[in-house]
Amino acid sequence: MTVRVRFAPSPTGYLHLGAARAALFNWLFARKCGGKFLLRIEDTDLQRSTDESTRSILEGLEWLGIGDYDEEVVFQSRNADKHRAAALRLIEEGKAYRDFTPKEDRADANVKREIAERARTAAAVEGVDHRSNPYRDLPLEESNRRGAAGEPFAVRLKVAREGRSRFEDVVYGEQVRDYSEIEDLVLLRSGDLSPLYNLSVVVDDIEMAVTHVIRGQDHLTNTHKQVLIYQALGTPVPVFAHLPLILAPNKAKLSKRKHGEVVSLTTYRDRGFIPAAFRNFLALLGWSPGDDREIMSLEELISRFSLEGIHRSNAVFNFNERDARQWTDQKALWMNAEYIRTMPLEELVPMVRSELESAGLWRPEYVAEERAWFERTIDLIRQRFYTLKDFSGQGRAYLSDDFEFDPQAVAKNLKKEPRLRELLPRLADHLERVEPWTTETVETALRAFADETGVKAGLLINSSRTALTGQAVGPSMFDVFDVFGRSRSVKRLRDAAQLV
RNA sequence: GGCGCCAUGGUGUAGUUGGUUAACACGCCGCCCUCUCAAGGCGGAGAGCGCGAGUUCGAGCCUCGCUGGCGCUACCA
Repeated sequence: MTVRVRFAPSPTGYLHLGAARAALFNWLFARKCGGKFLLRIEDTDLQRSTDESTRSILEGLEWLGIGDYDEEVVFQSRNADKHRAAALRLIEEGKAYRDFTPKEDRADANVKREIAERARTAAAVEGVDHRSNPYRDLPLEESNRRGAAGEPFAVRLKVAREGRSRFEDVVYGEQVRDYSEIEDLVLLRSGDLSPLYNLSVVVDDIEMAVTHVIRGQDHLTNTHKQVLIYQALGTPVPVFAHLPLILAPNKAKLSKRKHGEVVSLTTYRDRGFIPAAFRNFLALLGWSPGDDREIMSLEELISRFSLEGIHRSNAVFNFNERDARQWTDQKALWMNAEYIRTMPLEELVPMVRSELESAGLWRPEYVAEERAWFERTIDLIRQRFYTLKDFSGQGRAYLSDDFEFDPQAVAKNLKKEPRLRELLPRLADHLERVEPWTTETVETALRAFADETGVKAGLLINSSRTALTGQAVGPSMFDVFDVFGRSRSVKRLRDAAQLV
């Protein structure tokens, strides 16, 4: 039996981190087993579903490098007829029943509280079985007649009164739940008979021949309801593997409302993350290969992935909303920097290119006559960058004459020593005569000039750094000179004298 | 309220069938390197494994209780 897994997001917003991770795990498992990775858009909630969201989910998967799903995307809303037919069949078989109780509208926002209150009062009123329903045992003929007569009804699954539901979860082990804990869940809404989530999921998973359901732990207890539907439908249940949740630093579930853009996958794309780095980071949230390896290529991730390596406790996504430097998990940032500095340059360059293009810093020469220079420069500056944004930010002075001077750097490296006003132009004169222009020759020349004028080489070096790059930090200065070339170096040294 | 799940340094994790001073990574601190900042190298602080019992010669690993967190509980998905 070939493995078939699916990622089934509901298109009600951007792609959430947790969902992205679930997608990744499904994908890894499919690739690992030589199985199929399917995609199903659970758009049954027409009110909240949007095409834009669907697009952004697709984009997100594409960006993560796992957008190569193996079959046509399934849109759940288009299968509503099948879902409905399944439920109606269950009525005929006596496994579900029409509930003619008038529909009660509940305020969506306060359900949680309502549930608790309902449970409390039910417990107070002795002997109330919240599953008792006068229509549960209505004779089929009467049910059919009333239904045919146009009386509105919902369809509920008939859950056995006694016994317990059980299934084996690959991650969480055996799950047992008493039937008395499970209500006769609604399969079809009264009125339009539109299918509800649990029914749709099961019917679609059967239709798509899904063999392994890998999804968030928030579905764990509801899985019992789905198992019941599988059984009613007479279909074997798939293997379930639930994933631990990803929590915010305050241990609450990560949510858009409370935590904002950190939870959106597109944020990471927009803020200059390398897909491979973020994917790598995500893979390590709730899963471990069992040893100390952390940096893993896609191939390694695939070969080392296993459902057994998923663990049970929730993971905290660690970030600090009040500190811009910690806008997201530090380890994710570290990993991104690690990728930027160590990945093959030819893989990095295209990403840098699109960043520069959107910042208006790209020049076609960079892939033509200036290609060697461009790559050397990128290779030099990437060593201390964290995101792709740095190439257009901190890296700007390397690529454009239109850049800003960091006031603190100017204060520290230029203004602090008045003699620089005169030394910088003289250094420029000196360097102008260096031939050939290399890291070594410039260094020799600069140090000789320092000796001549009786100042420390460091003074000249640091002021040069600010003069050429506008910054106080950066690569080894002689590499910077080298990359800037003679005329640009000399010009910036002279220009900077005015800032002293 | 009920039911379920979880619990190793600040965070992510490792911890084989219970057996030496609980390991790795991020972060933090210090030193080295050095023209700055990183990177890199070296070292350090930080958990005695949520708490309490029990089993055992011996428990982070087993048992029970408690506490805490989270999830589910809807004619939402």
